[in-house]
Amino acid sequence: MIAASQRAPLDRSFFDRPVLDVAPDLLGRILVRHTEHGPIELRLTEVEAYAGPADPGSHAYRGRTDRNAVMFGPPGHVYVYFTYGMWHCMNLVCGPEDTASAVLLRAGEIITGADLARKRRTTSRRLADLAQGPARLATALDVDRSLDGSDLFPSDPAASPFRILTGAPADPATVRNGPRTGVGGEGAAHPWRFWIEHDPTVSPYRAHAPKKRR
DNA sequence: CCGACGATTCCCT
DNA sequence: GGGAATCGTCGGA
Repeated sequence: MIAASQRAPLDRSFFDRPVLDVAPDLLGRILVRHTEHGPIELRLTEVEAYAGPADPGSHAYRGRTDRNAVMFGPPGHVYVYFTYGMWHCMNLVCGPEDTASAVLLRAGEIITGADLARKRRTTSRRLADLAQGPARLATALDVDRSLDGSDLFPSDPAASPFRILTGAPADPATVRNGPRTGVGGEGAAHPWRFWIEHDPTVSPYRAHAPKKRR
């Protein structure tokens, strides 16, 4: 069970900070996804920071487009993108506004609604696999582009598909960081992937795979 | 308009 | 370890 104190909601000011402060602070927090069949709750265990137009690894690197517009908006909103022709990935936009920075949610532990998550994640058997990787996480939480731009802190919380709770923030001594998965080029130099050490839900690291020449 | 490829996952060897 | 799946997005022509 989750202690009552861990179920207090975060507020927008949490996200209105530099992305490198927010990213590690998200570890251990609880993201709630409200579906029509009930809630799915995820304890975040692995994230990556993307630091705006100056970050070569970021979707915001070449400026604002229709796809990444939400990143350029106010903090506390959800940025969802579609990739590889079949997957979605989910980010939380950080502040200050117009810095176009966001945190990619890479992995977590499903603590409520595992049955709902399993319905979405047909290939997964073990609990630790359900949200082990950013596309798996989005699939388990039934997140797609229709949720792009969702506000974590709307005036009517009942209408929101998401909520985020304080959870049990990870002890900084257990937080590790390293290069971002799948990010190549200049962006690979930044150790902006953060995870909770020894957590079984953290996804395996994969270096960026350069396309073969032909 | 067209070609290349991606903040990935899954299955096969 | 390697390759396929699969399509929206973006940059260049």
